[in-house]
Amino acid sequence: MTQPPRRIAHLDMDAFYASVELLRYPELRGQAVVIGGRSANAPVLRADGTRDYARLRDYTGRGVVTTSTYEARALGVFSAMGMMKAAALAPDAVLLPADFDSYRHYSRLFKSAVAAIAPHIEDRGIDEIYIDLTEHPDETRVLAQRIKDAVHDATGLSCSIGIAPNKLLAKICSDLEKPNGMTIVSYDDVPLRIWPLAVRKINGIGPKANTKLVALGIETVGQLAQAEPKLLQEHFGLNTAQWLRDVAHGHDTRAVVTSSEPKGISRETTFERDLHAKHDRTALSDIFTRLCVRLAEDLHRKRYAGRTVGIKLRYADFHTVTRDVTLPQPTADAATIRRAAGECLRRVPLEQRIRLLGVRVSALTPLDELAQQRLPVQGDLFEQP
DNA sequence: TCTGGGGTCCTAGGACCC
DNA sequence: TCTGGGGTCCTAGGACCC
Repeated sequence: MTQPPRRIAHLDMDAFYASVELLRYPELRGQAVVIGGRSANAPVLRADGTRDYARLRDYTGRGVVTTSTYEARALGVFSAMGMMKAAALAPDAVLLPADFDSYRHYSRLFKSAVAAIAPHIEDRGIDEIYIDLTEHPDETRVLAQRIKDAVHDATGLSCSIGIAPNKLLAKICSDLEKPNGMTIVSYDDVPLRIWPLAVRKINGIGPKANTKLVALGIETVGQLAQAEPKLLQEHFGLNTAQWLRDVAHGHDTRAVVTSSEPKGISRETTFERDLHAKHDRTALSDIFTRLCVRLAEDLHRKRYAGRTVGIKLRYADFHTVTRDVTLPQPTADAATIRRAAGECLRRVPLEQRIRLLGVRVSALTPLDELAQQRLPVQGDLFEQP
């Protein structure tokens, strides 16, 4: 028995962080604006009421670009690019620090506006969602426009929507007509609209897989669809090869998942300069403790405790190692986390200088569930770190 | 002009148990 | 007395995503 085709939307806010900043600073509209770096770069209000903005050329440090306006992208400045490199490309671009509280606020606004029309929503982070519209009575194009209008009414922001029979295709086509796009594709459209695209457009093919595919002469989704199964299997293994073939043909059966529990909560920080375990012992120890305290605060706020405590270390040469330990009982306590993480730290080589330190708690259980079952918790649950 | 911070999922080997 | 087969948990690393 075959299922009727589903109707899945992927909604992606256009240049979300940058667009939120433009609501606050409308005078920057039309300019190259880059979000990233620390709050030291916040605009300064002058006596005459005008604002003094930091420029990208003034930036020094190890940050990366979080988002940029389309004008900055036209200059070659994209997300995840090092800020110093971005400054070389667009020295006059306005630099603004990220304000996540504000982005979360607008995120809630746009998601509840969508939910009022179509409640079957999968959260995919702060600026995008999947929506299952299969059961919705309205005609697709009318419905998509209603959703876009509702998002704009609630936030003043534009978004792009892709609608397709599955999440894979919906995600690809939400990107095809950005910004303020609306793209609808069916299975019949796959050869004409999807096959010409670069394989990198597929969600799940990242830089590594892309490089391997291009080395095999496979650059487009269409070429991937025509590739010899044996060739893919040799280079990617059985499972990934099968997945690659499926996605190249536009096949994807994943459901829209409307609720999920977090698997782990973590805190990490990259130092302003690389630190050495011996030479910078106290500085490192203070940072380590602060990370554990903030992680414990996060756990309390989100009402979770976890049994597995882990650390992450990134050396000056960018090589990264992790260690973890599983405790007999879950914990959300800063001192207990700090102790367990300290044990992990002792199992790691510390000769090389370090650029990043992180702490993570996983194997989570909701605190309320533990209380209900009267299960023991390691450390003091009610301690305010 | 070297590469943030917060996540998820997958793989793979070893321990341990039945 | 030379060597099974499955299941689960734990640990480490890697790819990828927003």
